Amino acid sequence: MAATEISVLSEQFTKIKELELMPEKGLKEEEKDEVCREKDHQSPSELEAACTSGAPQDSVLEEEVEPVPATSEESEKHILTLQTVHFTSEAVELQDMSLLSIQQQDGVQVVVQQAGPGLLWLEEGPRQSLQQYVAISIQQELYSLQEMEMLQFHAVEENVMVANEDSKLAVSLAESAGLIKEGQEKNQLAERTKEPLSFVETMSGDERSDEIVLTISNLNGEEQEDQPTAGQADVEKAKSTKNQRKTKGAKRTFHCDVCMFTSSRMSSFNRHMKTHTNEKPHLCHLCLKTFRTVTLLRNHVNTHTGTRPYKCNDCNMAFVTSGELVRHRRYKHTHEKPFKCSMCKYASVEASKLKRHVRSHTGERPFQCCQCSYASRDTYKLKRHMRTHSGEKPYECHICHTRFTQSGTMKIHILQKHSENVPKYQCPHCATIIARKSDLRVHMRNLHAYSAAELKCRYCSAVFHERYALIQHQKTHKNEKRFKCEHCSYACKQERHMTAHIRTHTGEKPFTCLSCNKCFRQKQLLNVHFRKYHDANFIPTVYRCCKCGKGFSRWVSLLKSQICGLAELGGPGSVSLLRLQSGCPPGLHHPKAGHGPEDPLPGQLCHTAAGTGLSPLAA
DNA sequence: AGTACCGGCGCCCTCTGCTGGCGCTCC
DNA sequence: AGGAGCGCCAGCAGAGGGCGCCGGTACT
Repeated sequence: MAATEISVLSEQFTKIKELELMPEKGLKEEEKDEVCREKDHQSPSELEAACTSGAPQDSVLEEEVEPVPATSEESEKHILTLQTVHFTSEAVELQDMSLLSIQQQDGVQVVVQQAGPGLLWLEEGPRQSLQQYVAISIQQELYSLQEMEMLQFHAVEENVMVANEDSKLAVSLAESAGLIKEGQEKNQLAERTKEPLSFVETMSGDERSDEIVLTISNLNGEEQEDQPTAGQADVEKAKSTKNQRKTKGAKRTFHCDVCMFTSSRMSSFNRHMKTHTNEKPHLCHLCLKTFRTVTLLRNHVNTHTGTRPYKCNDCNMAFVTSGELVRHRRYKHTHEKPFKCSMCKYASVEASKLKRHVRSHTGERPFQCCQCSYASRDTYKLKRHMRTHSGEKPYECHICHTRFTQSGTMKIHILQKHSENVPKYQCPHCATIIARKSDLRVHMRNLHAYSAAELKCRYCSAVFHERYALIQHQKTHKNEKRFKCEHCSYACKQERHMTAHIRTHTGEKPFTCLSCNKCFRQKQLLNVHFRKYHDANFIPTVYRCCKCGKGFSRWVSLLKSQICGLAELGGPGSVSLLRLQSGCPPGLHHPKAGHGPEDPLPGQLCHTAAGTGLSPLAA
């Protein structure tokens, strides 16, 4: 009978369930240290070991065990319906497995029986609908069925030797479940397990009770969607048993060998491992792009269709998940900020933002640049900083094609260089207008900041504490004839002029001609003398009246002659373009204009000529 | 198994502010 | 002619906002 059943099992349940090594439901139960109850067991007499009727007491069971009626359909499918029970360590003496009696519940006696090497059954009497409580012991450890199946499966994957060991366990399990007979059936199952044919898996059953449906499946059956391929060797290695075996007394964790990911749940681990595979079985029918999971495919298809089911009522934004919508509403509409900084008034929508903010208080800089001493408080700043090493300038002005390292810099560039109505910043303390706010701040700092030290005027005794006030004051000294002669009424604006003037009183003539030993009060006079009398190449400038043609050696002489016009005949190049208001024709050049500290700049009113009615021409 | 919900992480963005080179003006 | 001063400008970093995506958990 059992031999027939196992055969049917292999055929049927291969199609029932795709490979999912450990369903979440099963692992949830596993975490509760549950013991599974077998349903529709034939009879204790058919089991390899003898049974003694009994039931656990309330003190043993955390959850009341409700007998699940066996249906004929389930019997035909050979579903082993397991029900979770919980027992304490006091209830089961695991160190002595030969035969243990467990406390009673509702008159049903449960026994713990060692069913072959390392295999332990918890079992109640046949009068209780043939239900059993099942646990498995390997090397004096207690395993739930879920753990057993996982251990077996991964042992099969890892190597033949372990597979053989675990196949025995699987055989024992099957035998103990009354599904196969000793002998030939055992060999059949062992062969399947070696190949790797058989494993035990769980399926969630009736949700009303805390059930697990045990099935037996065939790994070599149909092509299974999630079955590893040859190209996934690294991933399969990551699933190796050594990473996942339970350590005694500790909760098992699954470590990914490809990355740092760990998980205490196999379903999560399996889901994660899929992220390392190149397997993308889910095809988008619109663009033929493939995806790892159905969810990713669905999200992708939504980008084609624009499907974002969660729409914001206050704006036109929409999101894929409700959580994204809630977060969006907090940012944009409700401004609810649940995460508050204990050191300042900062509050944020997300915890990660608060975490980042706190680093500004602690000074923590976890992200170190590998090329310099810089370290940043978040990954983006480090990435942005790395552009200073690589020279990358990802932002390009679409008008002049200048490239920039940061988008903000480019934005300012476009605003200042290529935009009209550029905003300007008026200094609140003076009339200065500055293009950038930051530069206005520099201006304020340099010119309007209070100076504790006294700032003294260069020309008088005035004292200020602000540079701008000092500069404004010193400008009042401009054009002031501050230098007054002690010997006469002469006054001038520059000290060097006064020095030359004083020599007219003292008779001092410090500049001597090397050719004729004649002395001069000013160096400029000596130069004129030398050119005129000792330089053979010297050609004197002649100023000629454009109307009468009379020539003058000096510009002033021409003006003083009161003739009607100005003319330049030869001499060095001119700078300013001047015209007599009295009707001198255009084109007359003032040869010296623009030279000397008191001469006018090009296009400006010539001080000398202005007194005679000269006005500027268009520059 | 599928899905919703939630938290966390990462990425990209903007705004802001400081710095130093450059060119012009003034003296 | 040359130095000083100052606005202009690009480079760069600090701080924070906003959103996509992933993994864990609970529920159905």
